[in-house]
Amino acid sequence: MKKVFALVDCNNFYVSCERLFRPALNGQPVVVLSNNDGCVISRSNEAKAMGIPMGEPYFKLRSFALRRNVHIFSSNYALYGDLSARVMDVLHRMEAELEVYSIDEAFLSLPGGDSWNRLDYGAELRERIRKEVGIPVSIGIGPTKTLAKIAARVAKKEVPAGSGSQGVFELACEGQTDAVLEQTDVQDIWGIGSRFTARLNRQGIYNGLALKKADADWVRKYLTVVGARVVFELNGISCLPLEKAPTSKKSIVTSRSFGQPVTAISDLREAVITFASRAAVKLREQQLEAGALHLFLATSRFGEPSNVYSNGQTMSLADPTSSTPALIATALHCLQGIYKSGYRYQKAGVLLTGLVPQGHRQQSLFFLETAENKPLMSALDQINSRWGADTIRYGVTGAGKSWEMRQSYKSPAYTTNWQELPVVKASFDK
DNA sequence: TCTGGGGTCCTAGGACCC
DNA sequence: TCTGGGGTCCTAGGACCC
Repeated sequence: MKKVFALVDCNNFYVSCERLFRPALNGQPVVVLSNNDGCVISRSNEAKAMGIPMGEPYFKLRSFALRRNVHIFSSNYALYGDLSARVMDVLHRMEAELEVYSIDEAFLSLPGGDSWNRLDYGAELRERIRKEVGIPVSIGIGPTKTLAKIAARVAKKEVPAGSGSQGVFELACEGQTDAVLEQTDVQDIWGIGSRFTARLNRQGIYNGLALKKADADWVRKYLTVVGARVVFELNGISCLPLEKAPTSKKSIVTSRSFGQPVTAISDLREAVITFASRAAVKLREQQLEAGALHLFLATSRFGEPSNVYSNGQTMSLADPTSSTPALIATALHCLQGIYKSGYRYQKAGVLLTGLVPQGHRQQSLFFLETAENKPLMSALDQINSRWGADTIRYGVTGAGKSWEMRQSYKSPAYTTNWQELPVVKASFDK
């Protein structure tokens, strides 16, 4: 039996997470900001209706938001990650063929054919997630992942009468698919970003139906195999399989914009040490070791021309490692190499590459096990996991934190931190 | 004053080898 | 003065995603 794809997509996910603990915000305009309270990354329908664009910098929005009573949140990834896991858990229990695609999306593989009603099944999934977790989702169904994505967009907006229940939509036949594709701008299709959109528009291709019928050789040449796959998928030929097993990471990044510009190398050192420590923890969580470390720093992209500098340096590690002190030392060495005084730095980060599974490495001739601090790292991780992140950390990460990011509107970690559990009276707040 | 962070894949071009 | 061709591997940069 031929399979079809379903995409389960959480509606306005971060906003929905915040509303779960502040039900009075239902029906109100709400937005969630990126790290550093930089720009808008999630909007309630009411905020969308007000014309607040995705990605809008918060400083441009502030006075409008105040005037129009838009509720603002800093992002709270502990909360979103936990609720995401609960949604995925419901899906896991309902459906074996599952790919967790992102924090708020999952693909399912469902039996095709006319013998059963996928719309009813989708409605049941939706209801289960609403009841057990409280997050609203939309579900799109189609013969390929790309078409399932497009179906989910339709489900999220408005389902044409008679072709799906609330929040669930299926692209079942060619005529219906073409009608929807004609109404879909190319930039709204999965895999078509701003550059590809510009190239397509120059060719007179503006909607999904035109892209579906585009000349294959032209697409292959100017949009690479990536674009060619999109065209196949629009034609109902599946090129993107369901990836059930999560693949092992190929790189790990820890980077931040600073809450305020940083000039002193001493402050940069603190930041870099913090990033390297955090990256080391992520590495050990994944049971990986890094073969190389890349440090980068940059001034603001929007600042005055006299303050433009960005640079990075990569160093390979003699032996792959996940040891915090080894990674800190390497990062600091890179910093020494690229730091230039006189600039106001806005961002820095540590990128780990050449990742290999723990213990599967090739050891160099001069490898010293004692340099690894294995038992120490494992003790540190256990204590921090039991008592909270940063219970124990390297003293050199500093206490001043002049560079720390802004988070002026952060909600409590309701579900992952006992200290931030709402007290009983708060749960009766209106 | 204030514009995110963390990923993947693809391609072109250089280094290097025989 | 003339100065191959084909293959692989690596990396930087571009493009995309959420």
